[in-house]
Amino acid sequence: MNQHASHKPDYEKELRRAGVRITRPRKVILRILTETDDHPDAMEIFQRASAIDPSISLSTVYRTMKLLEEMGAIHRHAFEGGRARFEQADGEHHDHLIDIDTGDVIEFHSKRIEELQEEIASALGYDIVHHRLELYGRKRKRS
Amino acid sequence: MNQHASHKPDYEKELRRAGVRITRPRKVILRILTETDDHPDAMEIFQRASAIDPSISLSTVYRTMKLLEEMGAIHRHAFEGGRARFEQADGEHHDHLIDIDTGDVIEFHSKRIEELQEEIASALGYDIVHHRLELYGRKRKRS
DNA sequence: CTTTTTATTGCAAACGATTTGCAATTGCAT
DNA sequence: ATGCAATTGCAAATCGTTTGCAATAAAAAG
Repeated sequence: MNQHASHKPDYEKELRRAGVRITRPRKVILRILTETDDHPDAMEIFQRASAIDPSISLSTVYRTMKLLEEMGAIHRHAFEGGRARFEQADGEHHDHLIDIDTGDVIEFHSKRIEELQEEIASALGYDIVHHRLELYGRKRKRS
Repeated sequence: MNQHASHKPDYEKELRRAGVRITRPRKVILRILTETDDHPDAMEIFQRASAIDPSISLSTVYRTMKLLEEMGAIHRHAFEGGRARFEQADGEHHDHLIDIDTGDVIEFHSKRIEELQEEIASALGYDIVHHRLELYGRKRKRS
Protein backbone atom coordinates (compact mmCIF):
# COMPACT_ATOMS: atom_id res chain seq x y z
CA MET A 1 0.00 0.00 0.00
CA ASN A 2 2.91 2.35 0.44
CA GLN A 3 6.10 0.63 -0.57
CA HIS A 4 7.15 3.12 -3.16
CA ALA A 5 9.70 1.63 -5.49
CA SER A 6 11.11 5.13 -5.72
CA HIS A 7 14.51 5.02 -7.37
CA LYS A 8 16.15 6.55 -4.34
CA PRO A 9 17.51 9.87 -5.46
CA ASP A 10 21.21 10.50 -5.19
CA TYR A 11 21.15 13.67 -3.16
CA GLU A 12 24.90 13.79 -2.84
CA LYS A 13 25.36 13.88 -6.55
CA GLU A 14 22.69 16.54 -6.90
CA LEU A 15 24.29 18.61 -4.18
CA ARG A 16 27.71 18.31 -5.71
CA ARG A 17 26.30 19.42 -9.03
CA ALA A 18 24.76 22.39 -7.25
CA GLY A 19 28.26 23.26 -6.10
CA VAL A 20 27.80 22.76 -2.38
CA ARG A 21 30.04 20.82 -0.06
CA ILE A 22 29.23 17.34 1.15
CA THR A 23 29.77 17.79 4.84
CA ARG A 24 29.38 15.30 7.62
CA PRO A 25 26.12 16.81 8.94
CA ARG A 26 24.66 16.90 5.47
CA LYS A 27 25.57 13.29 4.86
CA VAL A 28 23.74 12.28 8.00
CA ILE A 29 20.64 14.29 7.15
CA LEU A 30 20.54 13.01 3.59
CA ARG A 31 20.81 9.47 4.83
CA ILE A 32 17.88 10.04 7.18
CA LEU A 33 15.80 11.45 4.37
CA THR A 34 16.44 8.60 1.99
CA GLU A 35 15.74 6.01 4.65
CA THR A 36 12.49 7.65 5.70
CA ASP A 37 9.10 7.16 4.15
CA ASP A 38 7.03 9.24 6.53
CA HIS A 39 6.75 13.04 6.64
CA PRO A 40 9.03 14.18 9.46
CA ASP A 41 9.33 17.72 10.71
CA ALA A 42 12.62 19.49 11.41
CA MET A 43 12.65 18.47 15.04
CA GLU A 44 12.18 14.81 14.20
CA ILE A 45 14.95 14.95 11.64
CA PHE A 46 17.12 16.70 14.19
CA GLN A 47 16.52 13.99 16.76
CA ARG A 48 17.20 11.19 14.33
CA ALA A 49 20.35 12.99 13.25
CA SER A 50 21.44 13.56 16.82
CA ALA A 51 21.24 9.84 17.44
CA ILE A 52 23.83 9.35 14.73
CA ASP A 53 25.94 12.39 15.44
CA PRO A 54 25.12 14.37 18.58
CA SER A 55 27.04 17.39 17.41
CA ILE A 56 24.60 18.22 14.61
CA SER A 57 22.57 21.33 15.36
CA LEU A 58 18.97 22.14 14.67
CA SER A 59 20.09 25.15 12.65
CA THR A 60 21.93 22.89 10.28
CA VAL A 61 18.86 20.73 9.87
CA TYR A 62 16.83 23.79 8.95
CA ARG A 63 19.52 25.09 6.65
CA THR A 64 19.84 21.76 4.90
CA MET A 65 16.11 21.41 4.46
CA LYS A 66 15.94 24.85 2.95
CA LEU A 67 18.78 24.03 0.64
CA LEU A 68 17.17 20.81 -0.54
CA GLU A 69 13.87 22.56 -0.97
CA GLU A 70 15.43 25.22 -3.15
CA MET A 71 17.06 22.50 -5.20
CA GLY A 72 13.66 20.93 -5.63
CA ALA A 73 14.78 17.74 -3.90
CA ILE A 74 12.18 17.87 -1.15
CA HIS A 75 8.77 19.43 -0.56
CA ARG A 76 7.78 21.37 2.51
CA HIS A 77 4.21 21.06 3.75
CA ALA A 78 2.49 23.33 6.22
CA PHE A 79 -0.11 20.94 7.55
CA GLU A 80 -2.15 22.00 10.51
CA GLY A 81 -0.32 22.28 13.77
CA GLY A 82 2.89 24.16 14.11
CA ARG A 83 5.78 22.55 12.40
CA ALA A 84 6.44 22.18 8.69
CA ARG A 85 6.86 18.64 7.46
CA PHE A 86 9.04 17.38 4.67
CA GLU A 87 9.00 14.67 2.06
CA GLN A 88 11.20 13.57 -0.78
CA ALA A 89 10.24 15.11 -4.08
CA ASP A 90 10.81 12.02 -6.17
CA GLY A 91 7.33 10.78 -7.11
CA GLU A 92 4.63 12.61 -9.03
CA HIS A 93 2.26 15.17 -7.57
CA HIS A 94 -0.16 14.03 -4.90
CA ASP A 95 -2.32 15.43 -2.15
CA HIS A 96 -2.53 14.35 1.48
CA LEU A 97 -4.90 12.78 3.93
CA ILE A 98 -3.76 13.45 7.48
CA ASP A 99 -4.85 11.23 10.34
CA ILE A 100 -5.83 13.72 13.01
CA ASP A 101 -5.21 11.21 15.79
CA THR A 102 -1.80 9.95 14.83
CA GLY A 103 -0.46 12.56 12.44
CA ASP A 104 0.08 9.86 9.85
CA VAL A 105 0.01 11.09 6.29
CA ILE A 106 -1.48 9.15 3.40
CA GLU A 107 -0.82 10.29 -0.11
CA PHE A 108 -3.46 10.20 -2.78
CA HIS A 109 -4.13 11.65 -6.17
CA SER A 110 -7.27 12.41 -8.09
CA LYS A 111 -6.99 13.42 -11.68
CA ARG A 112 -10.68 14.28 -11.64
CA ILE A 113 -10.30 16.71 -8.75
CA GLU A 114 -7.38 18.41 -10.44
CA GLU A 115 -9.45 18.84 -13.58
CA LEU A 116 -12.31 20.33 -11.61
CA GLN A 117 -9.93 22.72 -9.89
CA GLU A 118 -8.71 23.89 -13.26
CA GLU A 119 -12.24 24.40 -14.47
CA ILE A 120 -13.14 26.42 -11.42
CA ALA A 121 -10.09 28.63 -11.56
CA SER A 122 -10.58 29.10 -15.25
CA ALA A 123 -14.20 30.11 -14.81
CA LEU A 124 -13.05 32.71 -12.33
CA GLY A 125 -10.46 34.04 -14.74
CA TYR A 126 -7.42 32.56 -13.04
CA ASP A 127 -4.52 30.27 -13.84
CA ILE A 128 -3.59 27.97 -10.98
CA VAL A 129 0.01 28.32 -9.89
CA HIS A 130 -0.22 25.70 -7.20
CA HIS A 131 -2.79 24.30 -4.85
CA ARG A 132 -3.22 22.68 -1.53
CA LEU A 133 -5.68 19.91 -0.85
CA GLU A 134 -5.55 18.31 2.56
CA LEU A 135 -8.10 15.97 4.05
CA TYR A 136 -8.05 15.72 7.84
CA GLY A 137 -9.72 12.56 8.98
CA ARG A 138 -10.08 9.77 11.44
CA LYS A 139 -9.75 6.08 10.79
CA ARG A 140 -13.19 4.56 10.32
CA LYS A 141 -14.11 2.20 13.11
CA ARG A 142 -16.71 -0.24 11.81
CA SER A 143 -16.35 -1.45 8.27
CA MET B 1 -21.28 32.86 -8.67
CA ASN B 2 -20.25 34.21 -5.32
CA GLN B 3 -22.22 37.27 -4.23
CA HIS B 4 -23.35 36.21 -0.81
CA ALA B 5 -26.40 38.12 0.39
CA SER B 6 -25.21 37.46 3.94
CA HIS B 7 -27.82 38.44 6.48
CA LYS B 8 -25.39 40.26 8.71
CA PRO B 9 -25.11 38.35 11.97
CA ASP B 10 -25.83 40.05 15.27
CA TYR B 11 -22.59 39.33 17.04
CA GLU B 12 -23.52 41.41 20.07
CA LYS B 13 -26.56 39.33 20.71
CA GLU B 14 -24.56 36.16 20.27
CA LEU B 15 -21.89 37.38 22.62
CA ARG B 16 -24.41 38.40 25.24
CA ARG B 17 -25.98 34.98 25.02
CA ALA B 18 -22.52 33.49 25.49
CA GLY B 19 -22.34 35.48 28.72
CA VAL B 20 -19.51 37.79 27.82
CA ARG B 21 -19.42 41.54 28.26
CA ILE B 22 -19.97 43.94 25.43
CA THR B 23 -16.99 46.20 25.91
CA ARG B 24 -15.95 49.19 23.89
CA PRO B 25 -13.05 47.39 22.14
CA ARG B 26 -15.26 44.48 21.29
CA LYS B 27 -17.92 46.76 19.85
CA VAL B 28 -15.36 48.32 17.56
CA ILE B 29 -13.97 45.01 16.39
CA LEU B 30 -17.42 43.56 15.77
CA ARG B 31 -18.36 46.58 13.72
CA ILE B 32 -15.27 46.16 11.60
CA LEU B 33 -16.04 42.52 11.02
CA THR B 34 -19.62 43.13 9.95
CA GLU B 35 -18.63 45.94 7.63
CA THR B 36 -15.88 43.91 5.99
CA ASP B 37 -16.24 41.51 3.14
CA ASP B 38 -12.61 40.65 2.59
CA HIS B 39 -10.45 38.30 4.65
CA PRO B 40 -8.40 40.51 6.97
CA ASP B 41 -5.67 39.32 9.28
CA ALA B 42 -5.28 40.36 12.91
CA MET B 43 -2.95 43.23 12.07
CA GLU B 44 -5.37 44.67 9.53
CA ILE B 45 -8.22 44.44 11.97
CA PHE B 46 -6.03 46.05 14.58
CA GLN B 47 -5.20 48.94 12.28
CA ARG B 48 -8.81 49.50 11.29
CA ALA B 49 -9.76 49.37 14.95
CA SER B 50 -6.99 51.77 15.91
CA ALA B 51 -8.38 54.30 13.47
CA ILE B 52 -11.63 54.26 15.40
CA ASP B 53 -10.18 53.96 18.89
CA PRO B 54 -6.40 54.24 19.23
CA SER B 55 -6.41 52.71 22.68
CA ILE B 56 -7.35 49.25 21.42
CA SER B 57 -4.49 46.79 21.64
CA LEU B 58 -3.42 44.03 19.32
CA SER B 59 -3.81 41.57 22.19
CA THR B 60 -7.46 42.41 22.42
CA VAL B 61 -7.91 41.89 18.72
CA TYR B 62 -6.37 38.45 19.02
CA ARG B 63 -8.40 37.64 22.10
CA THR B 64 -11.61 38.73 20.46
CA MET B 65 -10.91 36.76 17.32
CA LYS B 66 -10.25 33.68 19.37
CA LEU B 67 -13.45 34.23 21.29
CA LEU B 68 -15.51 34.61 18.13
CA GLU B 69 -13.85 31.61 16.61
CA GLU B 70 -14.71 29.47 19.62
CA MET B 71 -18.29 30.68 19.38
CA GLY B 72 -18.28 29.62 15.76
CA ALA B 73 -18.96 33.16 14.58
CA ILE B 74 -15.86 33.42 12.44
CA HIS B 75 -13.47 31.11 10.64
CA ARG B 76 -9.72 31.32 10.82
CA HIS B 77 -7.73 30.42 7.71
CA ALA B 78 -4.03 29.69 7.58
CA PHE B 79 -3.38 30.57 3.97
CA GLU B 80 0.19 30.71 2.79
CA GLY B 81 2.28 33.50 4.17
CA GLY B 82 2.47 34.18 7.85
CA ARG B 83 -0.67 35.63 9.30
CA ALA B 84 -3.98 33.92 9.83
CA ARG B 85 -6.94 35.52 8.08
CA PHE B 86 -10.51 35.67 9.24
CA GLU B 87 -13.96 35.68 7.73
CA GLN B 88 -17.50 35.74 9.01
CA ALA B 89 -18.97 32.30 9.42
CA ASP B 90 -22.40 33.16 8.12
CA GLY B 91 -22.67 31.51 4.69
CA GLU B 92 -22.32 27.86 3.79
CA HIS B 93 -19.07 26.01 3.37
CA HIS B 94 -16.76 27.09 0.60
CA ASP B 95 -13.15 26.82 -0.45
CA HIS B 96 -10.77 29.56 -1.53
CA LEU B 97 -8.88 30.77 -4.53
CA ILE B 98 -6.12 33.13 -3.47
CA ASP B 99 -4.66 35.65 -5.89
CA ILE B 100 -0.93 35.27 -5.34
CA ASP B 101 -0.24 38.79 -6.58
CA THR B 102 -2.80 40.73 -4.59
CA GLY B 103 -3.75 38.41 -1.76
CA ASP B 104 -7.38 38.71 -2.80
CA VAL B 105 -9.54 35.78 -1.86
CA ILE B 106 -12.32 34.40 -4.02
CA GLU B 107 -14.72 31.90 -2.54
CA PHE B 108 -16.00 28.95 -4.49
CA HIS B 109 -17.70 25.68 -3.91
CA SER B 110 -17.77 22.42 -5.79
CA LYS B 111 -20.18 19.76 -4.70
CA ARG B 112 -18.45 17.38 -7.06
CA ILE B 113 -15.04 17.88 -5.49
CA GLU B 114 -16.46 17.33 -2.04
CA GLU B 115 -18.03 14.08 -3.19
CA LEU B 116 -14.77 12.91 -4.65
CA GLN B 117 -12.97 13.77 -1.45
CA GLU B 118 -15.42 11.65 0.48
CA GLU B 119 -14.93 8.77 -1.91
CA ILE B 120 -11.18 8.96 -1.59
CA ALA B 121 -11.16 9.13 2.18
CA SER B 122 -13.67 6.34 2.35
CA ALA B 123 -11.62 4.12 0.06
CA LEU B 124 -8.67 4.69 2.39
CA GLY B 125 -10.75 3.78 5.41
CA TYR B 126 -11.17 7.27 6.79
CA ASP B 127 -13.94 9.67 7.72
CA ILE B 128 -13.18 13.27 6.84
CA VAL B 129 -13.34 15.60 9.81
CA HIS B 130 -12.49 18.67 7.82
CA HIS B 131 -10.50 19.59 4.79
CA ARG B 132 -8.58 22.39 3.23
CA LEU B 133 -8.69 23.19 -0.45
CA GLU B 134 -6.88 26.29 -1.57
CA LEU B 135 -6.06 27.28 -5.12
CA TYR B 136 -3.24 29.77 -5.51
CA GLY B 137 -3.44 31.49 -8.83
CA ARG B 138 -2.83 34.49 -11.00
CA LYS B 139 -5.36 36.47 -12.95
CA ARG B 140 -5.39 35.30 -16.53
CA LYS B 141 -4.10 37.90 -18.91
CA ARG B 142 -5.57 37.23 -22.35
CA SER B 143 -9.14 36.07 -22.53
C1' DC C 1 50.28 16.08 2.19
C1' DT C 2 50.53 20.86 3.74
C1' DT C 3 48.62 25.27 2.82
C1' DT C 4 45.02 28.28 1.31
C1' DT C 5 40.54 29.56 0.37
C1' DT C 6 35.92 29.83 1.40
C1' DA C 7 31.65 27.25 2.52
C1' DT C 8 29.57 25.46 6.45
C1' DT C 9 28.96 24.87 11.22
C1' DG C 10 27.20 25.54 16.17
C1' DC C 11 25.78 28.80 19.15
C1' DA C 12 23.11 32.40 20.78
C1' DA C 13 20.43 35.98 19.64
C1' DA C 14 16.69 37.75 16.50
C1' DC C 15 12.55 36.89 14.21
C1' DG C 16 7.27 37.23 13.32
C1' DA C 17 2.86 35.71 14.72
C1' DT C 18 0.35 34.73 18.55
C1' DT C 19 -0.47 33.98 23.52
C1' DT C 20 -0.05 35.01 28.34
C1' DG C 21 0.61 36.97 33.36
C1' DC C 22 -0.54 40.69 35.80
C1' DA C 23 -2.07 44.83 37.76
C1' DA C 24 -5.22 48.45 36.45
C1' DT C 25 -9.75 49.28 34.51
C1' DT C 26 -14.49 48.72 33.31
C1' DG C 27 -18.94 46.46 32.40
C1' DC C 28 -22.88 45.53 34.66
C1' DA C 29 -25.79 43.36 38.31
C1' DT C 30 -27.17 45.02 42.73
C1' DA D 1 -23.67 54.63 43.55
C1' DT D 2 -21.20 50.11 44.95
C1' DG D 3 -18.74 45.95 44.38
C1' DC D 4 -16.68 42.44 42.00
C1' DA D 5 -15.58 39.53 38.31
C1' DA D 6 -14.56 40.01 33.42
C1' DT D 7 -11.67 42.50 30.41
C1' DT D 8 -8.03 45.42 29.13
C1' DG D 9 -3.21 47.14 27.80
C1' DC D 10 1.28 46.29 28.43
C1' DA D 11 5.35 43.74 28.48
C1' DA D 12 7.23 39.49 28.56
C1' DA D 13 6.85 34.69 27.00
C1' DT D 14 6.04 31.29 23.46
C1' DC D 15 6.89 28.47 19.27
C1' DG D 16 8.90 27.47 14.94
C1' DT D 17 12.26 29.17 12.11
C1' DT D 18 16.05 32.20 10.58
C1' DT D 19 20.35 34.71 11.08
C1' DG D 20 25.04 36.99 12.55
C1' DC D 21 29.28 35.65 13.81
C1' DA D 22 33.51 33.60 15.00
C1' DA D 23 35.31 28.93 14.76
C1' DT D 24 35.82 24.85 11.82
C1' DA D 25 36.40 21.88 8.05
C1' DA D 26 35.69 20.82 2.83
C1' DA D 27 37.90 20.99 -1.27
C1' DA D 28 41.23 23.48 -4.20
C1' DA D 29 45.92 24.74 -4.84
C1' DG D 30 50.51 23.98 -4.42
